Amino acid sequence: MAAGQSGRPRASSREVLAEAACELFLERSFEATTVADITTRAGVSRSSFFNYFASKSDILWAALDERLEAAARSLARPGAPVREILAGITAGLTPDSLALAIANADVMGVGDELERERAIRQAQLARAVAERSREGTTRLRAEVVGAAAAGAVLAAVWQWADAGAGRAALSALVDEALDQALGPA
Amino acid sequence: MAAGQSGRPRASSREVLAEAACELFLERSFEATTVADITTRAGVSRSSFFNYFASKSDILWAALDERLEAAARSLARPGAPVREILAGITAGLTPDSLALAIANADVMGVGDELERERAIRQAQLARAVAERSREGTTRLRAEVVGAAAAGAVLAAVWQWADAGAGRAALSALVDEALDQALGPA
DNA sequence: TGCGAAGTTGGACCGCGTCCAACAATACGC
DNA sequence: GCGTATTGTTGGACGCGGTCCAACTTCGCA
Repeated sequence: MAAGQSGRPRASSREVLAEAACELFLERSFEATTVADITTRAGVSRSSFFNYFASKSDILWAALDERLEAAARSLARPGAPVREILAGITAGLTPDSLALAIANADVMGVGDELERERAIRQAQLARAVAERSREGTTRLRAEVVGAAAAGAVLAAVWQWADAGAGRAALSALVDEALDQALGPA
Repeated sequence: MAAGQSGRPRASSREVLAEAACELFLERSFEATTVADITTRAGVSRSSFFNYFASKSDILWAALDERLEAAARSLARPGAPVREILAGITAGLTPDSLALAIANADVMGVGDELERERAIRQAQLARAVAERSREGTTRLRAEVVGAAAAGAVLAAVWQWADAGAGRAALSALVDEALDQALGPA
């Protein structure tokens, strides 16, 4: 066993699939592109797709999801520094398929899709923050704080991506948004 | 034409379908219940279902959705009193299939489903609030306020429903939540 | 050479949601 | 009473996302 990998090597990768997918999303649109279309272009079978992504929309979200899950795990630790962790989510975030989709939402016809999926992520993050913030206050107030904080992070990402995903601005945006959500600290 | 209704009378109603659906959700679970199951019990064909609800999960949300849409329309009017409208969403809200589902989320196996659908509604409301709040501040700050306010409303509804949907408590919960979100006013 | 582990593939399957043409039941004018 | 427009129902076909699985392939290692 050891640490190395045994068995048949992968025939593709998330990157290859995501690239093929984004091309198609731009040519046609998100919903006019089927999973089969994507795998055909990437040279893999449809069945294999789900070895790489859990769903079609995960193509766009995979990268950010990893960070969000890591943040949720961090937030679960007692005494976790909420604001630091939230700011850390986007630290060093690089333009990826999500940023591309946000910036080209109209062409990709992916506006509603993004809104829905964003809402889900935002809610998960809000939950994690609320769970941690529930110490000095009501559950209700904690949930409001969570919603505000999660909304801040996602709104900052959106604005950053919408403006072309320039490297510098993001952390400043996040800071401004978190100031509004949690109060300057 | 006139005002009266012509044509074939409806063979069912949202209420009948929702009742049949909720029974099944409690017996089996949400996802183990197919649309066909519901319509069979209600004595209608599967095709007809979508004349009453846009989707399976809309069974739970139809009532609140009407209020949320009304609120969104009100918020779109210039100079709309944000806090009043938000408080109005839940004014006189009566226990319905949604409240039932929230209270029996475990039995119905509907936890994830509710979380997702709630997130979507919350985001829509947040957007509407943000649009209105975008007058004295940044777009970013407005979005954070929107997220907080929408989170407040939904959190209050959740807590109310989770506690059994007693009539009295809801407006107090909404007030407390909105105080936290918008500051006492 | 043989074995186990990891990956791929095609195909079957299910459920949601859409669409449509045929049919059924009502109101209304005549 | 009889057409007719209107509204609704029904069955069936369809497409797509997602799940599942058994057969097969490619690797590392002994």
